[in-house]
Amino acid sequence: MAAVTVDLVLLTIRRGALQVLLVRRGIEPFLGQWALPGGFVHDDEDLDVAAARELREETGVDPTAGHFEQLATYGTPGRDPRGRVVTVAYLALLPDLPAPVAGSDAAHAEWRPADDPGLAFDHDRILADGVERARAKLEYSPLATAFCPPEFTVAELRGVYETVWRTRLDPRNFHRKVTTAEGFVEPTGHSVTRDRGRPAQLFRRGPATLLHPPLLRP
Amino acid sequence: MAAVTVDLVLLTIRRGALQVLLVRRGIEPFLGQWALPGGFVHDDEDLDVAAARELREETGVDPTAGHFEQLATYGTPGRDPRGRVVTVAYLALLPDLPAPVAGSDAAHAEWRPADDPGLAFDHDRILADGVERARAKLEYSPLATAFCPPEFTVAELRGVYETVWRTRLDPRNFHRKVTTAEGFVEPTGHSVTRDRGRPAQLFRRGPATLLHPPLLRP
DNA sequence: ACAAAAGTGTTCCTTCTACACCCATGC
DNA sequence: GCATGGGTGTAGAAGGAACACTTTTGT
Repeated sequence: MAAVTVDLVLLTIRRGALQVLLVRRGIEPFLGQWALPGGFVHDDEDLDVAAARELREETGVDPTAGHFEQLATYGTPGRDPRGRVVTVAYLALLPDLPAPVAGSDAAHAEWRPADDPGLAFDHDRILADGVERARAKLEYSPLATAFCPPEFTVAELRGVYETVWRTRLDPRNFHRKVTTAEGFVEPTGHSVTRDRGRPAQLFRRGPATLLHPPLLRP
Repeated sequence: MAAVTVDLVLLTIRRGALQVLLVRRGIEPFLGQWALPGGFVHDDEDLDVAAARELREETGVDPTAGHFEQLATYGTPGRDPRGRVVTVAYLALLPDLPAPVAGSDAAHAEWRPADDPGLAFDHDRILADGVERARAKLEYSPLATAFCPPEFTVAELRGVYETVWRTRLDPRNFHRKVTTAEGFVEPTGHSVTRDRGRPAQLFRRGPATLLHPPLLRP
């Protein structure tokens, strides 16, 4: 027998950086350290449901806003000094939320850079696995749109790839690739001026779930 | 609190078909039905270690012979009528073993076609997830070699792809692709005549862990 | 000799890459 | 006007698909 928890790797892009939602621990062990949000799975509750509930409780976010999937399960004996705890980690990719941590349980939740180590428990490793999963998934799936608001420009979508992959992509080739890939994005017909320069068309997510051919990391 | 188990999706290729190792249940519930092998995680045991131990116990196989990874975790309330059981599923890709189920706990373990439904618990779904993971991984990793013995021919490796993907691949283009992809396979210098026809060179796995560019499903 | 499987060469076509160039706006 | 970002065209390189053809064995 073991306690079963869910931990959440909530990723978003804020101020041009990949960020993760962390909470500051208010009790021992690891008092005062940053940790992934999470909590116990209820007796009559499915794992996905528990993760979605925690997401709502910790962030006030609708889980359907972005993308949500099981990441992996961690159960090394001793990973929690209080006893045997097996945690099922979930990964969510979310748009930069207008009211990020509103009405939250954890009043001390905060978006932090995703590459800072020093988290409680084995959360450094869980976070690293989540970031790596996100990097890989952008190649074969249209999930980059999960980081964007419902309507977005091609430049904003390119910014997602550049931030997550830590590379620069050619704006011209990226535009062609994304707009010609079947079902990746759909034009809304509207356009908007973000900075200076020519107004950009707005797009929304398309129906595709896979990218054929993929968009490979340089 | 919940009971934590590991379940194993052990895949191999036998007689030209993708097969999975199943055990016939000797106790209720699901008495007499086929199920994935598995068992309880010990109190002081890591999840990976428990899975590797079950693999040895059920099959007598060295886990390093093929490939081994965590698949996903399943914890729907009621998936086991005896109580709350959360199971961490592992996926292994194994060569066709000379002595498949020797010295095994489960004397009734047997290789069965991987596409037959009717398993106990939610094992149909776990198996389907494992097969889909295997299909996807062959595209961008060199893991097809995990289904092969230490030395193998290009035709045997092609047979792995054809069986797992349920397609035909052009032998000539496949040969070129595999032998020129950096680190996928290495020539041993030996050759062997399998059927009729010109003898084939033997290869062993190369050091690569990713395929660049990938080998996409047709 | 013939069948069968292994392996090479070649041609065509799609996709990637790099970059020249035009477009539409704010200032 | 000019700077700035949005978007199109195009030439060359790289990789994939189709298939003719040669090599090396068993029978």
